[in-house]
Amino acid sequence: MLKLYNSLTNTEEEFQPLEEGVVRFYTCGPTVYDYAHVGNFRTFTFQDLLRRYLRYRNYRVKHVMNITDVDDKTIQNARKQGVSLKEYTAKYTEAFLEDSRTLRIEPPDIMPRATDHIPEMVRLIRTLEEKGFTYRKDGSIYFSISRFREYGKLSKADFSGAKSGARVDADKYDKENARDFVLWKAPKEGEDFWDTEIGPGRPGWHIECSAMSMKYLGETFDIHCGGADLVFPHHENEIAQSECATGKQFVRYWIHPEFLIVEGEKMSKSLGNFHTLRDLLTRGHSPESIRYLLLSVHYRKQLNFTADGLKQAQASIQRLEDFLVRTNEIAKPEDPSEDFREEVRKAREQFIEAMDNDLNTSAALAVLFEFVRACYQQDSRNALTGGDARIAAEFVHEVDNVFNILPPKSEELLDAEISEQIEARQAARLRRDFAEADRIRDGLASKGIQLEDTRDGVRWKRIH
RNA sequence: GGCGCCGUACCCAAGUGGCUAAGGGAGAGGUCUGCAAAACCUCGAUUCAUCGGUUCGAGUCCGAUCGGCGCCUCCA
Repeated sequence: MLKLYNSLTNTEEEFQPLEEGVVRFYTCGPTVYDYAHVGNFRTFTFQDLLRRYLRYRNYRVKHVMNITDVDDKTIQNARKQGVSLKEYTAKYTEAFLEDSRTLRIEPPDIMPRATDHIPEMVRLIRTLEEKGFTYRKDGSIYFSISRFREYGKLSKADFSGAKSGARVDADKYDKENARDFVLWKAPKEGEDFWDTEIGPGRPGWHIECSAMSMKYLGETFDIHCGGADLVFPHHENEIAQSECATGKQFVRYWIHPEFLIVEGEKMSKSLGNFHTLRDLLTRGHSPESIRYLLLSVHYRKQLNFTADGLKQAQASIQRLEDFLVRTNEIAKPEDPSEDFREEVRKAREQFIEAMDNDLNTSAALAVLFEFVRACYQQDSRNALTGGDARIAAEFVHEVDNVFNILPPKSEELLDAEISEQIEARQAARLRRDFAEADRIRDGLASKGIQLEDTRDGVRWKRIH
């Protein structure tokens, strides 16, 4: 039974979707004003893992992720560059999708853009107006939190006494309560706006997620996931808008991955430790090592993202790859032994137990590595049969369907030139011309091809 | 100030009161090898920031102290 930590109740709960076998899943996507950074991708990579694991557990997943393509930053940046909002956000949306592909994050089933859903937002705001949860000021429409008794239930904050806060500059906001938030913003000189039945303007940040999630997933859906910083105010406000409009529970399980820090410090532009995915790739880190590092630490724990961590992640992946090379070497289509079949069954059980426990990825990976070592031990006693090796490799791939950390199968066939060289080296070794043999080996190494002389012949692999 | 998280070996990290404190990296020994590299095997915490307490039993629960961090600003 899958258990997830629900930040609405601050407890681990057994996951039971509203509809048997189907998970309605919404994730807060990027605001496309710049390239996404590793911190963003920790969250997106986790969401990908959750989605894959739900599927592994035989759920059908309907995943919706929004693209925020209108807000202060996108508008400002587009103006600065003198391009249209659409043109500007299209560029970063494309970059985001490309980066996601690099990290092997599956695209959502539906990826709605905020600007394509203005009518839905307007309708939602109208409903809130009709029900008396809003007020207007200078062409903007605000949500009044004092009219929603449960406001603060997600962030566990008590706003009942919070009048116009002393610490907040009340003149800056024409609001009845400093915590009230804007649903619809009056147009500003020279900024994009929409002419609608509730007046000209553009949507506030929070309303898009409410409108789009409910449009595609229904008024109540199963999982809503987003970075820890979104708990307040973003998700708190989504709850307020949605539940006041429908009178129903909005989301059943709220999942919030923690932030990451970089080399022990908060990631920020001023500290110069702000990494986009592109930066990291330029520095020679593999997408797999980044993905591995991001997934290897439990999602609710702060993750310290370091160059050393990436190196260690790469080494861990290498161990798994080497294992697959070995098992492929001896795998045969024959039946595995009954004992070994039992080994795999046990490993699978432990893997599921770890993942069911609120996605304990560290423990799940430990299960995988323990399994690998046990296989090697058996192999070193010459007790791993061809059939055993075959299902061992299958199990590793099964786990990797969830984690997706093993590099895609590279072309198994060597370039003719390379295999020629390997043969030439073998010939040189046979006539004991080791100088020549070593020269060829070094030549291949410089091309990233590493040779391993084993009892069964020469094996090669690409090194990263 | 309010809410919350964390401190486990050289590094990363699991551990949700009870067999000998997972796993990975690094390191040390060994196997293999023309040599080397790689790979594989073996070995690494009498101890869980500190101090008290609860308990038959605590890394795990409670309290205090020290240290690190996050959110409370339209930052994932």
